[in-house]
Amino acid sequence: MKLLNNFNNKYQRLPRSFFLNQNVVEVSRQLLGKYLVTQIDGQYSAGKIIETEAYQADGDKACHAYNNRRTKRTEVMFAQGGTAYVYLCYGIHHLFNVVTGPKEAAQAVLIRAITPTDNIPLMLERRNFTVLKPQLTAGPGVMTKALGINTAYTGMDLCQSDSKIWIEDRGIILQPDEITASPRVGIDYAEECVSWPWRFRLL
DNA sequence: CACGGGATCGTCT
DNA sequence: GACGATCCCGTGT
Repeated sequence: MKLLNNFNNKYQRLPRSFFLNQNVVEVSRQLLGKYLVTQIDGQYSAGKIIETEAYQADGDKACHAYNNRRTKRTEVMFAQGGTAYVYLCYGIHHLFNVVTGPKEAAQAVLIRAITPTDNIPLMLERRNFTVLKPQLTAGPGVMTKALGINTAYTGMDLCQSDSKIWIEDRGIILQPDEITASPRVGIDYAEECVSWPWRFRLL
């Protein structure tokens, strides 16, 4: 337990101010190279964020909370930045987002992929993999499975010092040419928003 | 390797 | 009652 606590303090958890930024596209880009960490059932696992997508209620038809649509599911998107928004997709996959911006500004970043770094054996077990392959954590649904995240964690505050999920800065500085922007995936229905380059990847 | 379809269920119409 | 901010496996080249 002492070791776990030391690990916990080794790096700086992203503070509330990071997530309160009004510009969700900017936060989406800034989250590349940060580390998504879970401590679920007392076991750590983590990876470096390499793919994100931005969504916002204001003018973005691909966003669940488009036009400030409030439902039981989307309500959490109106919480203050730093809150987890996890929902079920296609009846099978649990997708993890971080809410951004101030309270009542519904915006979120979908974390789509990580490079696994900490406790890879546990992640392999959760995915029923025997050997490490890139597909272990490449994709929003499989990434959450590897990290042990599910919809039960929606609404969790990632900035609280004892939360089971958080994002931390391990001091990586990225050059602009290490990041690519492209259209978001799987939102063909979103008309004029389809081609917006709100998907970011770390090369 | 590209493509096609089935899985599976909460959410909103 | 239809449809996803997806994944995986099967088929065919």
